[in-house]
Amino acid sequence: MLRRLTERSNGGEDKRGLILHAAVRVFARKGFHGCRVGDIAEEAGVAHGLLYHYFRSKDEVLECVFNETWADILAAARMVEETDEPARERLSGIAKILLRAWRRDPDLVRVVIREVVRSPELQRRISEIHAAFAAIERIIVRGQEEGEFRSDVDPRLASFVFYGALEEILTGWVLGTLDDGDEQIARAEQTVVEIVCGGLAPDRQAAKL
Amino acid sequence: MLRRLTERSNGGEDKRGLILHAAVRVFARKGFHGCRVGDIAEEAGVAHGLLYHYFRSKDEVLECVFNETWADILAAARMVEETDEPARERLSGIAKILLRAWRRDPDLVRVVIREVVRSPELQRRISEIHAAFAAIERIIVRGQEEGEFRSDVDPRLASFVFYGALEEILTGWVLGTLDDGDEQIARAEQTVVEIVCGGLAPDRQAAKL
Amino acid sequence: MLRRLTERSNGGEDKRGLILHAAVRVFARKGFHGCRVGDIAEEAGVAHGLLYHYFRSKDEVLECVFNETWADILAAARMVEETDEPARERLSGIAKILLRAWRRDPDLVRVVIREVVRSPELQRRISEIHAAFAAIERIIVRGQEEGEFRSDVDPRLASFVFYGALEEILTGWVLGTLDDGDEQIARAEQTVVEIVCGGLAPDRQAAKL
Amino acid sequence: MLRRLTERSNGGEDKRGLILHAAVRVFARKGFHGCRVGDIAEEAGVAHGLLYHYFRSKDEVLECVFNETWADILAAARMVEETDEPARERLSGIAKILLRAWRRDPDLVRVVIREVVRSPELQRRISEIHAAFAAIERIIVRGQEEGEFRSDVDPRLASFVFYGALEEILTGWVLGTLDDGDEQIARAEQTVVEIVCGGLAPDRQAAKL
DNA sequence: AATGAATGAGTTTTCATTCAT
DNA sequence: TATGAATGAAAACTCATTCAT
Repeated sequence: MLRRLTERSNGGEDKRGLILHAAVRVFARKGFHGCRVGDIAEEAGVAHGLLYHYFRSKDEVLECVFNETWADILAAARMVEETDEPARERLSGIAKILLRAWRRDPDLVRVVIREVVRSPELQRRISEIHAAFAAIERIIVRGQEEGEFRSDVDPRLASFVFYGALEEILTGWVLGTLDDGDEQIARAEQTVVEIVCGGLAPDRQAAKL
Repeated sequence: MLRRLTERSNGGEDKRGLILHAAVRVFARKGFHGCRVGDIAEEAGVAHGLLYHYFRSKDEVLECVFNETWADILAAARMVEETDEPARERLSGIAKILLRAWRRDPDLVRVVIREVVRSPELQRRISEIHAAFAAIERIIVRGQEEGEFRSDVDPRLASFVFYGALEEILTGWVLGTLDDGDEQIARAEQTVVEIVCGGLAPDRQAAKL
Repeated sequence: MLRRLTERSNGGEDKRGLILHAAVRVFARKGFHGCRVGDIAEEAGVAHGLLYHYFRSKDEVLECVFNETWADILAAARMVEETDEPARERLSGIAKILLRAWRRDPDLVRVVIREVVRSPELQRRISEIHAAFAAIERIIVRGQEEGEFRSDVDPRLASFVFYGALEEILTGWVLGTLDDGDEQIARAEQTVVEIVCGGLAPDRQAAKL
Repeated sequence: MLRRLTERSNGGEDKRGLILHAAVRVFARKGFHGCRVGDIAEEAGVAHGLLYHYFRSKDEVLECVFNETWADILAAARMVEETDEPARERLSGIAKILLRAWRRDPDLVRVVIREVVRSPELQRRISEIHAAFAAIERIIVRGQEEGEFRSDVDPRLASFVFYGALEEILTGWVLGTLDDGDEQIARAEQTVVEIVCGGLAPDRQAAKL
């Protein structure tokens, strides 16, 4: 229903999708707690009662925004994971997916970053978030097994470094503290991969780590 | 008043501090929007009316939590910045400050991470938040100038990678998805510094970045 | 349309009857105010919109339940009234009609007792409800005139005693606080008639009433 | 808190009692489902929010009206039960208590009769209602044991007859279908006792019951 | 006749904030 | 300082009813 982060928009738009999109825009503008159900309905051009035809509550709307978004991201990440390219290329693929989502639908990323990812209320449902971490971790582990990455680094921690770097850059764009021109986006991708994969490269005298 | 993240607690505890501490615990447990003023007062063992003697509003309580916390972090970061140690050591110092705050007061970190850093309402505070980024960036720039780090990487982006990695690890501890034993904390510090400084090291044939 | 309280069900069942029956079951289970129009429709297996083809409103459904029920009761009561049997036999006939309705359709009785008879909104129907009282009162008056009952008792009050006794027993069955086996039903009939007619018997030294 | 049905009003009136009394008046006038929380607050002359300081919900207000009322009735009934007067006198005492409550506080009786006694929602809490029945039944049983009443009548059914007669008369007054002048009230008491005790008298040839 | 999406007035409830004591 | 009763704006949510299909 949602304009997919990873694919193109699906022209035809039913009411449920209309509401979900409106919600994304409104959440992005005013925040989840800063808007009323009526704001979403107004943005969607429907009566607020209709929202309850499609969703059980305001909370459920946010949850759906997340579910029907992250699933796409995850699927894309899995596809990248299964490639047989070098680990560096696969991490680069993951970075592309996450960072380019910003150019495709900034409001959506804004909402996921600000409202969902750290929400204490939604933490339960979000084991799925960590599936993304798992994918990154698996890529790193395989990179270590195949000698592309040094083995003396905890792959779990490394996945947090990689994912955290990406999320922070998205946050910078969301909050407006980091340039987000097309060129900047491409450069951000390269930089993250360069730094993290550089740091994981094996041919170094690995200090006393 | 708050138990400082960077220093020790100041034994005597006045009512204002009592309320502020209680707020941190309650915000950590239920989130800012998920708790009532009465919850904070109850946790502090005072009547909720008293809260309004010390703070203008519930919002102001959160703001104070942030102010009286982040100021410490910032001061500590500035001290590290002005050292004459190698850039790597200085980044390591920053990592220590942020990550060890977790061991000192997890609830406080939880609140800053979840409620303040990404709050749409507190965007005015962002400049202060990002003073920390500036410190990191300056360390990197100096590292580049002094030949310790490669120069073909945007230092601003690099500071996001470093800070994002640290914040993600804190988040992992906050959400319980990452081990936070004493040993793990020490290792996390090392790993982040190792990866990021490794990735920034100049003696590499720097690909085509 | 409703399964008559006093006669047998009319085999074939149109949609209107389907809805009316469903309403009786739902009202009995959750109360008029405790159910939604959609509950009735669901119980009837139709879309809730259809309800508005047959009834002007939810209120009208309840009113129809009453009308098409009480009319039967009343007609039966009138028939009994016009008999030439002794007053005691005629009261016994009334008791039979009311109490046996319970065995025939408990839900319907439940609804009439709980939702209609005492409803503040349906007070206009009270005249019809109390036509039943009038019938009972007339029987008693005639009993007094013919010497079967003592004359120093207000027949109107006596009719309240008689009707109240019956309704309370029905209520006991409705609420499950009184046994309602077939045998109990027959015995209840006898007991009410016995007590009330006994109390109305003239051959007593009538105290100082 | 409530103006007791069985005792005099307690001059001094706290806010909770104010609200409870206002609720009784409003429920009596418009019915529980026909009034809004705001109506109660307005009648009490307080802000509607205050209602939630003293009660958890609108439902709880009704429940309290009942609890803090019926307890009194029950206590009074128990006192009567323990007397050593003849059973007839004791039943007469019960009748007095119930019927005179009407003169003392008609609104309260109206509410209890219309909203509480038959409410499907409140049935759970109301095992207490039946404590009244039990008291009546015990009086009758003792009357039978002591030869004052005939023994071939089920005392449980007889208690329903007695209580039902009283409730129906109250209902008549509530609905305005029965005169309720002072004289009528006294006469109603006598009539109910006369009929029921007359019907229960042993010196009759008891038919084939 | 039949459906169920759509409407929106109406209601309960919450809760930050005030203020008399 | 300290309390907690009192306020009332604000919001989520319900649900009877309408209506295009």
